[in-house]
Amino acid sequence: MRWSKALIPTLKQSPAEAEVVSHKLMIRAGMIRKLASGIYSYMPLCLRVIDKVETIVREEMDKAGAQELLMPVLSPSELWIESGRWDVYGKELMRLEDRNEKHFALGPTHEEVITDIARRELRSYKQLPVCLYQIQTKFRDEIRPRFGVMRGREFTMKDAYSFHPTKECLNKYYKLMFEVYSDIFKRCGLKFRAVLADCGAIGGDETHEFMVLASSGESLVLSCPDDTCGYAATDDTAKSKILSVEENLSGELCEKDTPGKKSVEDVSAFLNVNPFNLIKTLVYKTSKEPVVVLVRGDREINISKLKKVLKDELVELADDKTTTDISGCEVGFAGPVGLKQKVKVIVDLTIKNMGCGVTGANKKDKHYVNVVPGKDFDVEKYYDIAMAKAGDLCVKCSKPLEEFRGIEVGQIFKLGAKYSKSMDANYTGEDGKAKPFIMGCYGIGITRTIAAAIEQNNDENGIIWPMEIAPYQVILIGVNMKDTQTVAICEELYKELKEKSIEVLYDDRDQRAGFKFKDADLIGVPYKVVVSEKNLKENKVEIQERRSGSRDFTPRDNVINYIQSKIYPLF
RNA sequence: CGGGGCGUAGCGCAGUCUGGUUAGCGCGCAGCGUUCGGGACGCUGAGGCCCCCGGUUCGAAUCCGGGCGCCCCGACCA
Repeated sequence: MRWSKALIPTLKQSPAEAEVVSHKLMIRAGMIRKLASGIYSYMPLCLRVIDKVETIVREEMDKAGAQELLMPVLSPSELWIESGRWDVYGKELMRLEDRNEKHFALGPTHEEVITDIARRELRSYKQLPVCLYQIQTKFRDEIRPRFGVMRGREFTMKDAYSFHPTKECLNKYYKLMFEVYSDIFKRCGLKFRAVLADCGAIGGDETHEFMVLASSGESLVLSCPDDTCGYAATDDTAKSKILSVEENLSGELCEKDTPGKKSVEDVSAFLNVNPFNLIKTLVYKTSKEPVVVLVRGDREINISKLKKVLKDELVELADDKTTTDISGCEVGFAGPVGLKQKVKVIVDLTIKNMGCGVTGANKKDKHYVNVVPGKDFDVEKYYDIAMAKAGDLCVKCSKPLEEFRGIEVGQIFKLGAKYSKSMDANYTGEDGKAKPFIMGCYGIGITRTIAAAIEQNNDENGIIWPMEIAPYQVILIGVNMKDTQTVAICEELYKELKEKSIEVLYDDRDQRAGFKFKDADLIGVPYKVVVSEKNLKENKVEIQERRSGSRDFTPRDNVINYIQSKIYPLF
């Protein structure tokens, strides 16, 4: 491609809206342009990178015996109602109506559609296992789109679904997909880590997220520092041994005035006790009646764990009215002793060894001191519903956990029979009986992977593409396009590079050299081939490496060899 | 959905508080000339529904009301 004919609208300044480096660079490099919040056009340069990543994904998926298909973006509400997710998925599901007022969803993921295909087309255990995948535009009405294509409302995703006769078969395939994913992200040049994660609205048993390590990442991961232990999990999944505290309170239960003191910080400061001596009382709404949840004052509730304990997906913090109805007083003074309404109380493990603690008294401006769990209020069972933190001890090996930030670029799930059961998708087994499919599903955010690659590969001058996903492998720059010899040699090299199937962007614009170098750095092409009058006098051409900035000079006739040795170092 | 901010040329912004020349600046764009190895310079020029609708006023980018869009923080999220 000749740059003079290419639409690569680079920018010196990045628009004010861009926060993270990948977003800024994707705009500045002319890769993306915003159409609406969280919705972007992929410009030609970006599309080349998307094609590269998709190719890697296809090659590796096909290696694992998966087959590509393409399902509709639009799916009827019936399917979602059948699986139960029409309600569970919530506002994130983009919904629309046709002219007959029939409801549809724009697919955020395709378990329902693929399960429908499976129940129609897969009949016998002899056809299993089978894995089907697609690369397609997905829609999620994100609560807050941000960071460019990192969290968009419309994005490209590879989603794969496998069908098995048994759990063992699924487990085997899950392991295979784990390897496939590792290979894919390695080929994309990413530093990543696979971590245990929460199943969320998709459901299922075991699941791993593939995290690209980046300080700008939206996900927080807790991991064991010991590589041989290897425990790592997202913050909403992580289990940990939370240290019990030494400094317990003791004494008789009594009521204290705490005027206007509602938060843990305020109450602990006012009563001159530690936050970990408080018992925090929160009210949550569920799909049925509200529940009260207790956790130690220095800890946060992990809503994912709470959902599992309650076996309910529709759990959220209650509004003020619900809270006051239950406690009988204004928000901030609720406690487990003397609640106005009798409701289920879920108590976190951190409360177990507390001795006594400070709780709200269910009266305005009052707290109880020296409340004893199990004595002053009933505890039927202790649950692990607290958020793990760095410093907590690893559940496997008891070393203190560390935390890091990551960008979730892929996730693999063991769905089990969740969808096949709810949607009545069965095959006939060897014994002639109908059995539900055991399913797995496997996603990769294609466009998010690209943003993650930029987060990990950039410097002050711009993007530094890993070779396998670079939009072009080399950029050919003529230093002075008014020099006829420079232009002649450039034209020759351009032709030769193309003949050797090397992906070359020829910057034939009549611009000053510095201008072209800056643009080349910005769009991140791994190698520059620089043709100048000066070097041509010695019959030499300069080759620069983007990542290291190193410069090398090679005879004009050796340029192709040189570049090939860099692009295909193994040969 | 709650809190905060913004909307003026393709991009980045000033002007708005305190209404009043022809609405400005930098970058970019077009033409001419000089320059030519790390985002050059000079001259000339094009480009505006000042987010939209309504109101106040002799007069509104500016004040008032309503709406829309975008960004940030929070709750939330394969």
